[in-house]
Amino acid sequence: MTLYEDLTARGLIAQITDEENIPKLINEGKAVFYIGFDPTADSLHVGHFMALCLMRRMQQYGNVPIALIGGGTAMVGDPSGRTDMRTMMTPETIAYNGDCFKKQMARFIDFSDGKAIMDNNAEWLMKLNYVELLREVGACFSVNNMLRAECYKQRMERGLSFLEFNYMIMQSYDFYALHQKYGCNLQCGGNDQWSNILGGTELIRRKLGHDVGGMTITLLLTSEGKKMGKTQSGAVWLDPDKTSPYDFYQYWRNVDDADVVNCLKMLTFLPLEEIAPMEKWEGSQLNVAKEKLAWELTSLVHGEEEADKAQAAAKSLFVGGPAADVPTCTLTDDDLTDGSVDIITMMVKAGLVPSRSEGRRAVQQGGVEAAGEKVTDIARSYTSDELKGEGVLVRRGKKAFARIKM
RNA sequence: GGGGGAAUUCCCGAGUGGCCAAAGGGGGCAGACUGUAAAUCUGUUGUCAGUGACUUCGGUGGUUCGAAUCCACCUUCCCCCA
Repeated sequence: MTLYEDLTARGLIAQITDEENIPKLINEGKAVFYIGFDPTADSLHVGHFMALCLMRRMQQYGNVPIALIGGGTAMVGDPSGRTDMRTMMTPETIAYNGDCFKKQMARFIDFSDGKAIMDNNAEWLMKLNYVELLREVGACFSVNNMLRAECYKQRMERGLSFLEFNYMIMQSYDFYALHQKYGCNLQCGGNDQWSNILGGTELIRRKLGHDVGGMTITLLLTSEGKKMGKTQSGAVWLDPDKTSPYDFYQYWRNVDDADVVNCLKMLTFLPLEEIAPMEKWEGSQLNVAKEKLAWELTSLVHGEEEADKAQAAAKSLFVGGPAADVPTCTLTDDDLTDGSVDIITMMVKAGLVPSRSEGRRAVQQGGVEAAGEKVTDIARSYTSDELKGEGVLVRRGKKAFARIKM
């Protein structure tokens, strides 16, 4: 199976600019392709994950990935898929975030011996001179065409600032710059990047007469049409300090039935033959697929050891079994009143509930369990003796756990 | 530059002097049912304390016994005209 066939079979490819040449190019490992990552936060998240995987898949076939940190583009903010303007970020934050990205990427992509390249578009974008740019690049863009671009559609109703309108030009310029600097001949990105990518291929054609390609990845959506990797409390991060391996594991363990197979195909490196039989699974059998998915992804992001730990913790909590790694909260004497702590204080300290009121509610509604017993009294207290050693395992609802000890 | 409109709790959106911690919906959380899924039903959803107190309706002042509601100024956003 060729690389292109594999990518297609996994449902990863959304659009490509050239149906004939691009498959050939990447199958032969001759692509020098780039994907841009704007450092808008101090960690990559699940939304970036597919792009990282794509880079890895492509690299395995000898193609050279360029990870472009958008230090310059982040100064402007991509309006694609946005209904409101991004908050402007300070250059310091952007630089810091960029460094964080770099460290995380090295886990997925092999940067040794020139097998991959990392660059930052601040290098060239920040030096641009306005009038020069207008004459050199601005002349190649038609405002009429730009306004027709899908990525601006939504914003045409809500309002779009000139600042953001220029994002497409900056991204196009990146492609142009990378093409000249590294011979970059392909740009990849999420499907929402399609118009920005076309801007680049068009610019290069006009300026240099060279043909370069673009390829977009299917956006991973849940069966309900939401972006995968978003939860109520925000994004699912790849940084273990922002989303613990356990929570990361749980996120995937809990995906909707309808999404499991898709996720396995698009996100994991499991061979398709292994995934194929799972398409026919249904009912509780899918739980096996979910476990597989969760383990595979956790191991990709955090390593096998962490994946094993997360899985063991999940199994012991949900299925029963030996007590394993759960988030632990250690109390000190200061947390005690008269030698004991009440259940609500314990939950707040462990971060199981955001406020005492919610803690009280959780207990009153019968959603709290401590040391295997349902807690019904909001005044229930635990003495320091009870908390010594193994401590007390507190459970709020079905899925939130913490071990509390002294 | 001229004219008009808006800003409400996580989101959308009612509320136009006391009965407002603020309708309704969404979302979240919990319970029941289950498969750590979905759907459904029930409860709950500012904080701290159990008859209560405190903070909240873009910001700052003011009117009033009393303001999310009235007045002034400011900030931000949208729409129309140029």
